[in-house]
Amino acid sequence: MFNPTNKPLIVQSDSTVLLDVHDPGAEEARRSLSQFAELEKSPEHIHTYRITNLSLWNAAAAGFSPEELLGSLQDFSRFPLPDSLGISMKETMNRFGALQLFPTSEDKVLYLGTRQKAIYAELEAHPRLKKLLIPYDPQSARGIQTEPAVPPLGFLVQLLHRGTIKQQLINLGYPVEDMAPLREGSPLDITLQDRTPNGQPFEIRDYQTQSVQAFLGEKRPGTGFGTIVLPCGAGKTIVGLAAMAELGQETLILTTNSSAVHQWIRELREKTTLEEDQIGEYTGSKKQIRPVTVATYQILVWRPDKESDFPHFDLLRSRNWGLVIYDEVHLLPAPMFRVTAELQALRRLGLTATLVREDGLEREVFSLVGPKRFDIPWKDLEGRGWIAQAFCVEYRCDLPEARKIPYATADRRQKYRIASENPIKYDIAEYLIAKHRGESILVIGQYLDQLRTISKELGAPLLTGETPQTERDVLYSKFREGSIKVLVVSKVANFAIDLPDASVAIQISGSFGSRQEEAQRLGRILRPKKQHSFFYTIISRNTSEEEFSLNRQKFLTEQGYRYSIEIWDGDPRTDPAPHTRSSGEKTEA
DNA sequence: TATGGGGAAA
DNA sequence: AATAATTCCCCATA
Repeated sequence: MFNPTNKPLIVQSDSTVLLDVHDPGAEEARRSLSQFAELEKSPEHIHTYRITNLSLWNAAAAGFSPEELLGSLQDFSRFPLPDSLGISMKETMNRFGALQLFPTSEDKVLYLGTRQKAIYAELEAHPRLKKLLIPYDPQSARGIQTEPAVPPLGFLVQLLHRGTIKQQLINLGYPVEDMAPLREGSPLDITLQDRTPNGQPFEIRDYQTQSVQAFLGEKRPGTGFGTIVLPCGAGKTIVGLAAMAELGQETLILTTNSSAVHQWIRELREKTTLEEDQIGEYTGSKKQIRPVTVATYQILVWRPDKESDFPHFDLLRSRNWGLVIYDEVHLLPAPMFRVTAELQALRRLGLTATLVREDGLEREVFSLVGPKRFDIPWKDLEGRGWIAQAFCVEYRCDLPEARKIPYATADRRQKYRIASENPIKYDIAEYLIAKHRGESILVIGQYLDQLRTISKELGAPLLTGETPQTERDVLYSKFREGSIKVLVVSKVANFAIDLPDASVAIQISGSFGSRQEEAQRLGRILRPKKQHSFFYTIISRNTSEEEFSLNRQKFLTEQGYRYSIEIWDGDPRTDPAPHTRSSGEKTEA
């Protein structure tokens, strides 16, 4: 390492922070930075983070003070911090909680209070908001709480508008601190088992307990709703189960697809004292509504046509739920926001590996589900052996001469396809498979044609969306027991949580740079069985694939995965003088 | 009860 | 900004 300064950060006045990944203090700085900044770019040497309003509000909701954050920036910063940054960070963070919601003596009315005249005036003048806000007259009979005293300036708000108002205010730049009480649901007797059915002792991990405590907050005002952020494989389901057990109320669990529904039901049966008839499945094929019900988002947002209502929204009101769990809350479909806005009196627990949404609706999640209550650095979990240490390597290879002309003359979308289907990728895949002989390997791709070809070349079975469930089960079990070592899979790998463990994944093509997809694939595939896992991405050099690969990697680096870039100059096993250039950290074990 | 097709979504 | 593939829902058939 050159220039060891232990000052890995360069903090700039435009709210970006550059991280020198080669600095010995880089890991520690990253850990601190990720609590209040978002990763934007992550090429080999310098990573760019951005301090956003939302990242600061999450930090504020978690109890960080601006002074603390500035202090840690200062500690790692190579140059003095820009004054303007400190001022704007303080200003932004102080806006969280500048407006607070409280109960009143009336059942259906809340009090939105502030200590700041300017904010009061701004809301009073706001064309859309003022319709929802009733100026509070201290002479009126309507009682606001005096113990502890609420801020003197404020409005009355219909309970009905609780969500809408929070949504609109966050867009104005005022994330509301919601101190109004939540509704208690019907009681439910549920305890975690201390052994799994096959006699294994089952213990909840400390960070899972901490997550639950941070979420429930001993039922203090302003707690009982929010999001827990844990890496894939860290046991988010257990957090959900533990929250249910701690709370002891009827619960509705919402997930992304039907295999996730089945997974939750399996876990509920295995790890809690609930009886089978207390657990319901509400999906396309079954419509059970029971004290604990697991449903897909899709069934809730389904409607016969664009004009109709959502016929399954009734599920949300059909029982007196004490808790709604939003699994993979970063994938919450947009129409669910509307209904979530109406459910502000329910306890809401979001579970996710990332707060980033591809559609940029992070603020909706913040205002309607709730702020981040807990996360744990990926590094900590890795260090304690809860999740595998994963290495990401990107291989870059040239297009074959014969395809360079077709590439140059193709239109934009064909370019990407030609780059993706570069046949040299097959050589690299073969090389990597040989290198990891004996391990369970997944080859993942985007195009069925390409996958069929490589499946034939490698003599490895192919699994796609068309593969019927019975055939999948056969492939899964063979892969699990090891009689199949290499499995070629399409996008099914993104969703199939029943896919068995693998320790090596080779991605030969991917979709348009979705960060989530990348993380999902990696997280789902690389379970903590082994100490080390490898995730290879193969892309064509000097093609449009390079742009997308950058975006994809953002997320991985943010999560703390390290990756390196290898240039492919032919198979190093047969090439007498391989000059493979490598950058980033070495990954060879 | 299973299977296949159409439409929508992210 | 965009592709292709997948999955989910419901409904119609047998």
